[in-house]
Amino acid sequence: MPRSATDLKPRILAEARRLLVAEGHGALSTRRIAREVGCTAPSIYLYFANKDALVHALVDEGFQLLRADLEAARASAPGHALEALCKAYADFALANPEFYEVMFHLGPAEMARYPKERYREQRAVLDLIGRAALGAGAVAEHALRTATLIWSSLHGAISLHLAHRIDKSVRGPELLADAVRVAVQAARLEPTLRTE
Amino acid sequence: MPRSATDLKPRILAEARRLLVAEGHGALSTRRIAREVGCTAPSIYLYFANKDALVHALVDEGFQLLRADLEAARASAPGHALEALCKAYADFALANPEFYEVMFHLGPAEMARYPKERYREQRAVLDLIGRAALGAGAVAEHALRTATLIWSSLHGAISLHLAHRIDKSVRGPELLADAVRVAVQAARLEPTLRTE
Amino acid sequence: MPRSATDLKPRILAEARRLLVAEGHGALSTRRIAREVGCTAPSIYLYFANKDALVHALVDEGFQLLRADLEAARASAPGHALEALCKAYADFALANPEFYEVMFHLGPAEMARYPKERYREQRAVLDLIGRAALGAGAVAEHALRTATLIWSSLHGAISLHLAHRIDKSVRGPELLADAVRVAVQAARLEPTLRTE
Amino acid sequence: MPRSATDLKPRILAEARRLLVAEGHGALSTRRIAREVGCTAPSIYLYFANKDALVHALVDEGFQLLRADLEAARASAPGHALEALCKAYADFALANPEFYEVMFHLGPAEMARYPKERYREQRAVLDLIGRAALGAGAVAEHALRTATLIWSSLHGAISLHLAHRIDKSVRGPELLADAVRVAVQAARLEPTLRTE
DNA sequence: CATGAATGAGCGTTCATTCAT
DNA sequence: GATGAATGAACGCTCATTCAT
Repeated sequence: MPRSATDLKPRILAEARRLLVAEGHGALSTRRIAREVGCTAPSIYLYFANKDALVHALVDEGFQLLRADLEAARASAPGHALEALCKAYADFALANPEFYEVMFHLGPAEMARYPKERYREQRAVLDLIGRAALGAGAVAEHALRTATLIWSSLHGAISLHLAHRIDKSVRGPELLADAVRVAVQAARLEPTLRTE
Repeated sequence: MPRSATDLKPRILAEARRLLVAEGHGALSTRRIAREVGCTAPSIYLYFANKDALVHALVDEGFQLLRADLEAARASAPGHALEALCKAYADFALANPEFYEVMFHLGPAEMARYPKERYREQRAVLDLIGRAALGAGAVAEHALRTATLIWSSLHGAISLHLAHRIDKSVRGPELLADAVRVAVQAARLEPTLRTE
Repeated sequence: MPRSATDLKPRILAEARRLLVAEGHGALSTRRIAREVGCTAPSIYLYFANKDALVHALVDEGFQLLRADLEAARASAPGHALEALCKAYADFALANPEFYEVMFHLGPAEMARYPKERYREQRAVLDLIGRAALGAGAVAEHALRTATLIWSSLHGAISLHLAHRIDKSVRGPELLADAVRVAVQAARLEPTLRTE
Repeated sequence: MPRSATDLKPRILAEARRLLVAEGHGALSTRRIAREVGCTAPSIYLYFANKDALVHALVDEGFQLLRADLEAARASAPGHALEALCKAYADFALANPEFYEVMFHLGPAEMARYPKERYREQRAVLDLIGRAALGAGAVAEHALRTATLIWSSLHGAISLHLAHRIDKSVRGPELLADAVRVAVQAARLEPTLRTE
């Protein structure tokens, strides 16, 4: 664990995040990061086995932050766990677009094998939503499915927002709030929907 | 306006489309297109100012395809326009995942300046949804907002599906169907939601 | 087939040969060749698919030269075919150390897959020696084995000579002549040796 | 002079030797040695001026091993010293192919300045062969020359064998045995040959 | 005695692009 | 209208080596 005055590792990660959201996944190169951070490209390999490992570190970091936010939200709003969770999820995405991008937009091709950890973290987030959905009226047998639906509802609004695809006249935050509302309704309505 | 039988432009576009669909945005290179088309890389520059222009042409094509699908769907299901539209949208995304990716996932930096056309097409899609939502109970004043909400609901499920983020036990098509249902409900419930 | 005024291809090959013998296989790099030739590294890829292909081209060229020399030698000395062949082989090695090195010293690890052509050429050389050995008293059933023995005798002296391993007091050309003599004797003595 | 039980120098050499034998000269890197030994790369520089020095140490070791083998062989077969020597030489090469490679195939450029020691050892090997050749009928005045000829005969078969250049139908061990025989004959016949 | 941090040079290779012909 | 030749920039990565601590 290197601990020099300049402490490159976090700076590399930070720059990688910044590049990722500012210029897209295609602009994320070891040389670019190094140049921006002020070190040489090989120095990155002192802290990460390769570029994939760097990206994975970003993903892991993001999931830890997200889970912490979600758990804090659940704890702080015992009555409206689901709403609080959804709100926290959306807030996380807007506050950390870089993390969100790398966590949920990278396809499997860009994201070389390292799946176990990642899916476990992702699944933990989903389970959090699922448990909250039960408290909001969802049917236990469909908990995972309902949670996924809620998640995808939130993700849709966030994803379009982060890609700047939303019309100026529809304000982002409002859309997000709408999406949270739809997500929560989805949990409540889900039994009804199923019988249709 | 093609003149000779061997006019390269459409063949370049066709090959670019094929490569995009078959191997993704990352595999789109001028050299590969040229090789596959049977011309040389510089020839591409006779018809497209640069690679970005080629990609933009592809994106435009994608939007035209999507619009055509949506309009056909609307025409063929006069009673349930919104449902048909949502279904057609989801079908398009699943049938052309790489097209969808390049149309809706590329950030503004990746997608160099060329915004007018793209946003006009995107807006047309949105208006189609909006009009159908009116027929399904949405409030006229909020048509655009409601349409965006419906769109984002669809997009969320599609996006997660395309990024392989959905748990194996939740089957993709089912989630898509759920998302369509939620989207349609969103239009109907929107007045209610608003009053909450 | 590019045919510019500078005609890079042969110059690349020549420089590769030069580098190989002057500084060893480890110094043979595309960038080094390019620098020395006065072009850029990617230009090499206009003429060779990759570095391996370049090396293979060297090998092929070498075998063609060697075969031409051997066949000329055989034709010009009908009576003493074997001696003439051995002499020509040694002369080729001394005159083209770069070729000889890449043809017979590179191990299979350095020499990525492309074996068919190479082994066919090598075998042709061996067959030439074998046929000449028959004329010098070798037993037909052991032609290949005898040819290989003759070949290895020549190769040993050449290899040590090219690696500068021979004591100054033993003059290279003399050793080579001795080796040729031993090789020719090997053909004659081979039946005797076998009965031992 | 090793002092502590963990003295790195011999362990570095041992690992370097292991790597050389197991994966060849190209796989010898300071980092790999260090990783495998459990120290850091810079530690190697405490015991060796640079990588070349390490390789030279290895080469010296190889020559000592070879000499030990040859002397043991001579001692154990008083009657047929030359045959035993040749056999031992071939056995050493086949048992330590990568050692052999680095000892006898590296050109002078690859093998940076350090010639004195190396040539002395090499010469010692040659003298051993020379003395045995005398016992087998060689002429004293030509001892060195005859020894070199014997050596080159052995080396030729070994070199082709190590480079995988020998046809499958000619079995390696047989060729080696043939080469030994030719080498021994060379000593006996040498006076005759010379008069030709 | 040994390390952690960092470097400069280099590797093979691919890319979009230019330009004279 | 199209090409062959060539380029500059960049890519991920490995190397031997240095040096303050």
